[in-house]
Amino acid sequence: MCVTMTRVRLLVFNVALGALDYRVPEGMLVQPGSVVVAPLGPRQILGIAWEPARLEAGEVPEAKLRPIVEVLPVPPLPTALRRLIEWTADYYCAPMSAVARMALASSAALKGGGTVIEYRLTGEEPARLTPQRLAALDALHGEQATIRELAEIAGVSEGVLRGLVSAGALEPVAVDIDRPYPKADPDFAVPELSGDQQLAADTFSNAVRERAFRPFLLDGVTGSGKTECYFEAIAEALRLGRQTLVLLPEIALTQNFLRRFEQRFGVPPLLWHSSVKSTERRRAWRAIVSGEAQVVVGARSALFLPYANLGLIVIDEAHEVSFKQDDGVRYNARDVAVIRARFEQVPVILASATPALESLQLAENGIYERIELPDRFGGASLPDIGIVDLRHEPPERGRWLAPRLLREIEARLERGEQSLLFLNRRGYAPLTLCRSCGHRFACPNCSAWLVEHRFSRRLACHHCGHGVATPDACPECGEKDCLVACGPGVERIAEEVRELLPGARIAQATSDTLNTPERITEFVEAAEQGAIDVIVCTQLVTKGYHFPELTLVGVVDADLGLEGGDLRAGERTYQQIAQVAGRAGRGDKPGHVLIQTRHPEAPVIAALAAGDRDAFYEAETQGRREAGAPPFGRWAAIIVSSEDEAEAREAARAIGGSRPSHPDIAILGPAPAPLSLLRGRYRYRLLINARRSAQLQKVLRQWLDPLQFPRGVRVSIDVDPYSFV
DNA sequence: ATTTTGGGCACT
DNA sequence: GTGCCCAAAATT
Repeated sequence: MCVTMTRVRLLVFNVALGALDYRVPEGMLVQPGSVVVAPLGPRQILGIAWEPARLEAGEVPEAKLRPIVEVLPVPPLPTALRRLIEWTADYYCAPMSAVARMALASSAALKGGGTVIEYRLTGEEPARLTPQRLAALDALHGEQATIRELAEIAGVSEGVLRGLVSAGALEPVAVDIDRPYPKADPDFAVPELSGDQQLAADTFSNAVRERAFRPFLLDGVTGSGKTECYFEAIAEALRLGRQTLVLLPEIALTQNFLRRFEQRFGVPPLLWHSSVKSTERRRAWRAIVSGEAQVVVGARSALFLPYANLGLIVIDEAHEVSFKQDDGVRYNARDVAVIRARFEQVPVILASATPALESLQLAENGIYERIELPDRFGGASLPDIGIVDLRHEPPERGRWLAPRLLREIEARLERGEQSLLFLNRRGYAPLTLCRSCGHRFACPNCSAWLVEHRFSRRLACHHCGHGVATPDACPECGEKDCLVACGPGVERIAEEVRELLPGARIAQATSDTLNTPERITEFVEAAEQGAIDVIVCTQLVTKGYHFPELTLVGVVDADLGLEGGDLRAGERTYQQIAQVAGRAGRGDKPGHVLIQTRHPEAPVIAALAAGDRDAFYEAETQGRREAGAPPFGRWAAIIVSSEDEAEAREAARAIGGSRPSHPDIAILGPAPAPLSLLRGRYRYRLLINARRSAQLQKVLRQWLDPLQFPRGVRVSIDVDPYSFV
């Protein structure tokens, strides 16, 4: 498409401005989607050419237009992506520029090819060895990155590293940012598939060849081999020279995924997530835009990248709540991925063993094609599930594991098999108080208790990152050795196992202990080789792993997730426990699951115990229907926050005071949010419940757009909220 | 968001 | 008149 434009409407960046018109200078080629630099006041800003503009009544007159400065040397953003950005901004009531920003990712990548200078250790010792230099030399072993990134890794200032460069301990390396990636081979190692798997794989491959929008729900029990099925679809896309995007919910899963991918295709895929270093990010972005990147595996932020030739989208663990972004643009990558597939006219596969109710409903209604894998691969059986009623079989005083669960772990120890204990709570104890005066340790920035981390001897807030060293004495009354830990976290469960079953080799698997790819790999290898007897973990390790000797899963507190009245609490609990239960008995030995609970009669727990997934979904469907909750009705939240409590309250009241009246929409609040203080900001919240037929976004915009607030007040809209704090 | 402008006010 | 602070307006 070659449009000669003299006047162009730009989506401008880093501003809360909408679209601005500019003049295209003679001889400059600007196409829809071109990334350009334009003047704004005294500065130059980045913009995306959105559409040709015409001089119409009420528009800015021609004479006032300023000329575009330059067109950046990157291909224009494709039409499908521009439509996606518009759709996302509209649906989630977010500014277009904030959505578009996610497509560009790094401004450095826009400046064209070239080289960057990275540094690595030479192995030479500098003449003077200061403590900082020593720390840097220690931390940077095997690393190669820019000075900035190395400083981050080593925890020293950039100055220290520049010193090391002069001293000859660090050497510069020029790296070509556009150097090619090795090519994946679709036929590198074609696996043996079961009948069901082959059927699914063929359906997907056909859809890839058709190149039409077809959404699939790949619904298979844990261990049924969903990944192998969609790998065949990726292979087909590779053969056709088209790109695939695979979305994963957590970085912790990628190590395992990368390994399996490399085994299948001979090379690793491109990685995209927030901790990919800037150089690598830039290289990946340019490969994605040019079409050279074949398969991109990433977190939700990979969704808005400008793929040149997309042929397939896969969303693995599609039920995961972490696909919902809860800061900045509050979008759900699962839902937007389906919309992107529609705009791009490509198939999209949502894979899960425990699909979200919304996805199941779409499958029931025939909008998604449902592909089922009802059996575990290789004839392994699903674990049997038992209940420990804590009211009848309580743990000893000050303990958290019931005698029966302990005996089962002991039996596994004797047989040389593995056990896994699941508790979705990091740290040692969620609350610490003073025995003498009753003082409770709370976060100064959030309405939350500080969580004790005994291993690092700190009290930390899990919301804002505030932390203090655990004191010896109570800061309130000055009494010594009077602090009591209340409630269990994974550290405390690990301690209990250590004390009651001495000799057991215990590994804690949480984001605190497995915080680098190396540590994850190390843990997984140890677990696979049977060098660990008991794994104590949070949700970090509940999916994607295959430990053949793991035959017992203990759920320490099944009721934990049900507290708090969250709309999706039941579903989330079901998914979490079903996922972690799925770790048991994946080899040739059968698996056993014990769920500790005080509410065995709760529908979620009863359905898990009976192994009756359909019963759970039916009950949940009924409950949602009656509550007007998704997928039968829709929710939105308006969150008002300010560092000033009164200012936030006043703004929330002003919003509440101008509420529209609409037969299809109910508005609750304003009320203080459950987390009424978060990162130093006081928060008020309104909840909007709408019928599906209501034009929710339109109503929200007409309601909020005319309102004005003081400087310190932030008003954010959360459409389809997942977090109700 | 950032920068410019302009009014009000105290001070010289 | 000048300098300073703050709010409002403009940015194409």
